[in-house]
Amino acid sequence: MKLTRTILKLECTHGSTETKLLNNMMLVPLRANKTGSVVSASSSSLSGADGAKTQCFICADRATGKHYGAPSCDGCKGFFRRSIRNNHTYSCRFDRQCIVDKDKRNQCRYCRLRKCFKAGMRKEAVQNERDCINSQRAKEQTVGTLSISVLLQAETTVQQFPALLSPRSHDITTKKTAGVGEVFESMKQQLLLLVEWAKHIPEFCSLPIDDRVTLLRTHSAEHLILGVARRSLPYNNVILLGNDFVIPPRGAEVEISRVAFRIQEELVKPLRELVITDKEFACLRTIVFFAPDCSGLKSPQVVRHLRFQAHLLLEEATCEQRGRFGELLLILPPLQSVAWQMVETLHLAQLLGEAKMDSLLQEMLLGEGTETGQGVCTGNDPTQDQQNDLNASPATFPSVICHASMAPTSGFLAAHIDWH
Amino acid sequence: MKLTRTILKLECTHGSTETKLLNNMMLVPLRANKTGSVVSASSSSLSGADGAKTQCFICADRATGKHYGAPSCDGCKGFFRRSIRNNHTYSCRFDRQCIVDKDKRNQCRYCRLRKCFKAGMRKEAVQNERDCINSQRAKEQTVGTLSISVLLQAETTVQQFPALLSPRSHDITTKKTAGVGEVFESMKQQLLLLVEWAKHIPEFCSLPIDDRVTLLRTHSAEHLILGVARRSLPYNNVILLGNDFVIPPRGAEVEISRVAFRIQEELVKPLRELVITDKEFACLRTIVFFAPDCSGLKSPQVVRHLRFQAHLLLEEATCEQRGRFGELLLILPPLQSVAWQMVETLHLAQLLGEAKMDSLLQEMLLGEGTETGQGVCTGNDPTQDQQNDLNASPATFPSVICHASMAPTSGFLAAHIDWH
DNA sequence: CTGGACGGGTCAAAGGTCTA
DNA sequence: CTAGACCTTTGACCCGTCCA
Repeated sequence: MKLTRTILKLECTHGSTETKLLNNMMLVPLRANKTGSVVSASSSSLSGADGAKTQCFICADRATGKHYGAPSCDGCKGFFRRSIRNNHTYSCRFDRQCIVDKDKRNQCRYCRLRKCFKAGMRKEAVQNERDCINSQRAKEQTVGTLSISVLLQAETTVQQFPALLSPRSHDITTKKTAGVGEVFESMKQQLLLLVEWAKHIPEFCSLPIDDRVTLLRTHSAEHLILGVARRSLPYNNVILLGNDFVIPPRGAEVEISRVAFRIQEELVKPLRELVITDKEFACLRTIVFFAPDCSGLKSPQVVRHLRFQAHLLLEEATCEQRGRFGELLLILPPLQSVAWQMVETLHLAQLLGEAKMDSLLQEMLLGEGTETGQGVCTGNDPTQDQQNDLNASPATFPSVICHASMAPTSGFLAAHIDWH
Repeated sequence: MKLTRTILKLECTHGSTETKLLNNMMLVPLRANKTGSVVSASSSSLSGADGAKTQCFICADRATGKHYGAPSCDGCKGFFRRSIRNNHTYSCRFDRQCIVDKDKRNQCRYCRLRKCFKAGMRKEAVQNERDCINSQRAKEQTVGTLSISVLLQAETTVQQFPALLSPRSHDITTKKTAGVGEVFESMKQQLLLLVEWAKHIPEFCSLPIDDRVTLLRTHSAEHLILGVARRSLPYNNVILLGNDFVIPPRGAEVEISRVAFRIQEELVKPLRELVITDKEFACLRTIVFFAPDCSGLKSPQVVRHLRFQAHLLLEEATCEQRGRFGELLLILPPLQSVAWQMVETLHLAQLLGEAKMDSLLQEMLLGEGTETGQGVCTGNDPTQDQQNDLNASPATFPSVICHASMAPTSGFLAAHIDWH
């Protein structure tokens, strides 16, 4: 940006003489910037008629306009500002009658400053220090250790993967309706991408393996829903899967349609209304991911802190636009709700033998393929021993709860994470 | 350093009258408010009527009207437009907590822009360059009618009721452990109080009756949990019910203990750590209450707006403490989760004939005693007809979902609300 | 039809940057 | 560190359109 401007400016400077002429002829006051093509040292040659106004009242150098109340050159302008800002006190080594002109103006600061005042400069016109213009300090927006750029990069990875697999047409009407098989296929794809996503977060990688598995599993359903909701933002009433199949408002299987409808109503619509940005979405995913509750985590405090950082980043990303941050966070309860309904549906389908699920899906979404259930939520549950008898009967006890009750150690998932 | 400079400068501001003279004599144009020592010439227009309303919401300078959604001065107006137009990204050199007032507004552009958003400016109101002649008058989002004082008053009612019934001793150890009967008794008490609470909110009372019933029922479980968590804040590992019974960490029935444990871990502990205030709690309850999702509401937009107002109030109540607002909102997902687990537990107990529940409890918590289930979430569900076949079999389909699927019209609850 | 509100634009004069 | 040439940002002021 800045570079571009500079280049433009350099390219345009040939026109400055012409402009200068125009300025002089039409008495256009100093212009300068906007396009950068006009050089500010314009009204110089107009010494004859209006010479007084274009001369520096302090040193008789060419003035660049009025500054702090007196027509003055850039040198005296800067000198006055620095003197006032830094509250300098000078003293004259001679007689306080030094000549201040273009050549000798730097020989006595005391007399120069005095002449500034005499010429009409007012210290009140000097303002407080401002913000740095050069914002490209590359002041990496980092909260604690999580940085927005890492999250954005992770996000791109997740987003671009499927695009590489299948070049999409943007016409939603030509896409095929997903059956159960395609839904499962897409889910599996997305879950693998979730693992890839997580690997992009260094803070995740330095967690103990059990916690990594736990995090990946605990909210995998929410990630699927969140991802599909986002992918479907541009489309009306149609859910677009990662493998380019769609779920239309009607015509899909009942259970699928029900979940799809809720995704539309409770997630896509609000998100669309908010016009969620990439940054915001990246933060939201991270907040969902680092949920410290209910997962039997070994280091819940670390996870809690990561979520805290992520939510500060989200806050930042929303620029505190009135109410926006809250609206985004309030997406999470319905997200959780829809995700659970999806898991319930899957579980039921599984129980009724209606669908054959991949082992990855079973492990991540249903929490199966693990050792026997081991208590809820946190590792140090004092009532844990009492609970096993209930958890041991998943057929009668709702799977929502069983799902959150599994011990983390497992094969497939752990193997997928481990080689990182 | 910076502070020193400012202080030093303030010390130097004598001689303003002299300056004014100078201004007049030298025909320096009145530039007004920078230093405040020069009176603006144009103060004629709107100054008389409302001194308070003509203040810039961002920097407290004199406002020139509403710009981009917020009463603001010309400076903040221009700043916002430039920032949006040029897609500027600022960063704060400090802690993102810079003071933005008339004097210091130029010292941190990040914090100034942030405050613009916070004051209600919307980037959509900035038009694209100079082409869109369309007069999409940005409709005013009036920051609504909900007031914190009303919420606080409603809260006191709910809190004080049980205190009147039983003068408490503060010694937690002398209280009796609750059995299933006492838990149910307390629940019923609290649910009736919830109705009372809601009646204190005028905006609730002017909703259609069906929506009132729906709101009361949909999140009744969350209200119970939220209330009990708050009541238990002072105690360690003990849950205090509204009827003065307790649920100790051990020794209660298994199902009760499990929920109690999660309440402790996921709600009481975080809330205690935050030291939640009365205002914040009142707002949180209201946010939970006015959940626009998943309830078959007739006027979801009104409810959504009420929740929006409540969350703005919460934001205000947190006094901008870094991250506090987010932490409070992130209480909601675990609250929902625990509430559902409780409902599941109740449902199971009901199915197994282990507990005889009051009809109010059944209606509000389990969603029973109503007409047949009528589809999920929203009234205009296109797949609604397809869904009934699944919802009609609550015995096999998890009750979590059934619970959220009930139609609002019912007897007991409606009767309780109606005479208001 | 008129005046206030609120979009847009302008540009003098603030500010900051950066090399010598 | 200061000087000063050079570039950006600020905000007071003005214009045009819409609508009550």
